[in-house]
Amino acid sequence: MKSASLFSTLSETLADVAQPQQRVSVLLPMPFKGPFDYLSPPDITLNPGDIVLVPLGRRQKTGVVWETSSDLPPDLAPPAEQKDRTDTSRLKEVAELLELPPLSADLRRFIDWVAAYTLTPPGMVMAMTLRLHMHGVTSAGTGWLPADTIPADLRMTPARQKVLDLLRKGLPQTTTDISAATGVSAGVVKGLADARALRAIKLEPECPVEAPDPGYRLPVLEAEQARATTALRQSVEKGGFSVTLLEGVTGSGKTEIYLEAIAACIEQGKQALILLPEIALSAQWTERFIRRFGVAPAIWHSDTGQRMRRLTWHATANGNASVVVGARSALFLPFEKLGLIVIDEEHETLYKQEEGVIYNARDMAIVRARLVQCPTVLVSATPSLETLVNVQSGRYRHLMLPSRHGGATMPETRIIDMRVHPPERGRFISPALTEELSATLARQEQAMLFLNRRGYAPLTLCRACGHRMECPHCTAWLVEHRARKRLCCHYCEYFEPVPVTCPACHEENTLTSIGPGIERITEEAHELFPDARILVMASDTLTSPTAITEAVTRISNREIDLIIGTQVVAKGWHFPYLTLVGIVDADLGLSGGDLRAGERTFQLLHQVAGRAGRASAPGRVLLQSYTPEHPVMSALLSGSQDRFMAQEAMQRQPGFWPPYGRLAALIISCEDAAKADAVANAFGRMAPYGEGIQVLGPTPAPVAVLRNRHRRRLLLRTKRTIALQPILHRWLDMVKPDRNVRIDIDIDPVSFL
DNA sequence: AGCACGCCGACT
DNA sequence: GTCGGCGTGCTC
Repeated sequence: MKSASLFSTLSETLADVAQPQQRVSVLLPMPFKGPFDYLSPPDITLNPGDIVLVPLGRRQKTGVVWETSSDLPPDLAPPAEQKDRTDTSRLKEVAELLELPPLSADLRRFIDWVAAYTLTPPGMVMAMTLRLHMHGVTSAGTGWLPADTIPADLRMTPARQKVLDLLRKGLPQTTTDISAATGVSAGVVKGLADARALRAIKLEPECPVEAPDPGYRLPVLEAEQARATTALRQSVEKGGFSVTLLEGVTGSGKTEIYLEAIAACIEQGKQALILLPEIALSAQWTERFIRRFGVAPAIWHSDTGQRMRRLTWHATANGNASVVVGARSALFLPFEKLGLIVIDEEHETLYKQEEGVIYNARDMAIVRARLVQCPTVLVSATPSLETLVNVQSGRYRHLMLPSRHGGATMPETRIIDMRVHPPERGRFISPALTEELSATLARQEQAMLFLNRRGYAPLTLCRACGHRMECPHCTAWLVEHRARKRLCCHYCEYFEPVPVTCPACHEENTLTSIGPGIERITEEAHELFPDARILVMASDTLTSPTAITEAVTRISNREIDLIIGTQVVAKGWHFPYLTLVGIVDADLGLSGGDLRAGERTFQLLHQVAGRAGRASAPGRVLLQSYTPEHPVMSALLSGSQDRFMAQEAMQRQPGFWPPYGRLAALIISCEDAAKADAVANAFGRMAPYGEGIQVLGPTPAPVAVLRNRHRRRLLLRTKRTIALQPILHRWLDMVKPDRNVRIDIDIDPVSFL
């Protein structure tokens, strides 16, 4: 038949011609605009997601085979660069296909999405997934067994004999195991393998965690809790993308409820990811998890050991780890079958990564959930305005837990007007607060003083000439840490001994400490209550998870009468005997012109207040304030969170501030102030304009010099309907600064420093 | 990001 | 004469 013969001729012709090598794009963990092109080795077919070793210059790098066309929304797509796709002559060949689980399509899309959204090179985002010692890693490691037929000409030595005897027991062992068990060196094993006396076995990577048992210990739920639980379980069982806000005051049992969503996820045979703002403080969380599921979850954070990190990575990739808890970077783990994401304390600003790839883990978690089509739960007692607006518009579902369970009541709140009832000169605890503290201690109950400032005093001043002690590298006062006899910069690592003479006027003993830090409050408390057993909780006194656990245990065992703390005390601790919380400076954090200053102060103080009266004894909260009429104070006083947030919303709406508009910060920094100014002004002149687009600045950053770099800021604000990224791409193309000027782009900034 | 190349200053 | 500073350019 004519067609058949034509076909056969054609196929023969094709076979005769040398097969052209497949061209593949490989994304490298480097700040390039996009993937580099390589040729695949003739004998290997490469697929998107495969992890490969490629030559780069004279080095080798691990990279991931990437598709050429990603399907990003047009708003986010970076301007396409022209590549000559026909000329393959200058391409190098992929060196090796690593035996690692490939990155899934949804993870690749997620990486592209985050890169495009944050205007970060995609390789740098991908690096967050691949940031492990991947060189020469065989996923599994190789185990050895004796070969079926030992070569007859094998030279037997005592060392070789020992190895073979060990392996004849039938258990495959890695080279490391063998040398540990027999004392022979790795060379002996290699020699045996080269002589074909050993057979290689691929070992599954060891699983670092046991399987949680969803039926291990079922919770006892009250009616409202049971309703919320059922709703969440249904979302998980149904699958598909959804976002639910689980809102409830501290002590209302939010954790118990989302643990049930996790149980449902495990029952579905899927994986759950739980994001916590700070994993170092998660010991109590882990305990609760163990009580519910019988075993510990897989934990992911930056300073877990290299080996554990790798095991957890693999367990995530092959689906063996069904629950992973982590800080924000856990979001980039290669989950095999993600079925649920929980974001605890969703309002926390710690979810914002401020260095390297600048992203908000809470927002990106929702993007990832949408791409894998799984439900997400946002959890908070004080949800962010962003989230509340999404609830109002119906994009997020809302589950509300109104009361404290177990009969505990909400604390009673009072404001001490410091203008009317000032403390004594040089003191910071007012008589009214002192009185409450002594009454509480007299009742053998626990009290807490909260001040969000480490050290002894935030400012050291010369009484003779007015000189202020400042950091030589930053625009910041040096904070006195009296215990360590140092003046420290809280923005960089700089410190110096507390000087005796003023460095400006050389007068002796004229330097005075101005304002309180937590150390100074502790000193004052010791004088006021000499018999009280005082414990200080601050990030610089509680440096290890063990120290934290110990502190919490001592408090629970009533070995402590008065807790004095910074931020860390605001975390979800359960202190059953704590009945009084005194907030030393409720106004701290309200100054500074930060968009979210009010919201954040409310969230923080509400959280601290929530530590009081968690068991049966009622709690009281006293706020020391010089601005008692401030909306934040009245909201804390009346507990009318909804009204306060509505007020916040009304303030932001007209100027289309977030969440009613979009915001991006451009931060220009350079060691040379003049250069920084020149570049900032150039951006100012080239500023985009148009309906619903506005640029503010350039202005010096509030911390104008940071680690010797002079910083200038511009703020781009658009209406919600206008995407920032295309505007930023065009804008950035208009100015070409030299290499020592750094430009950082912060999409959706939360910090304005 | 790394890493080489290259062009100028203070040492053997 | 060289060792070594870090400015510039390149990596498919």
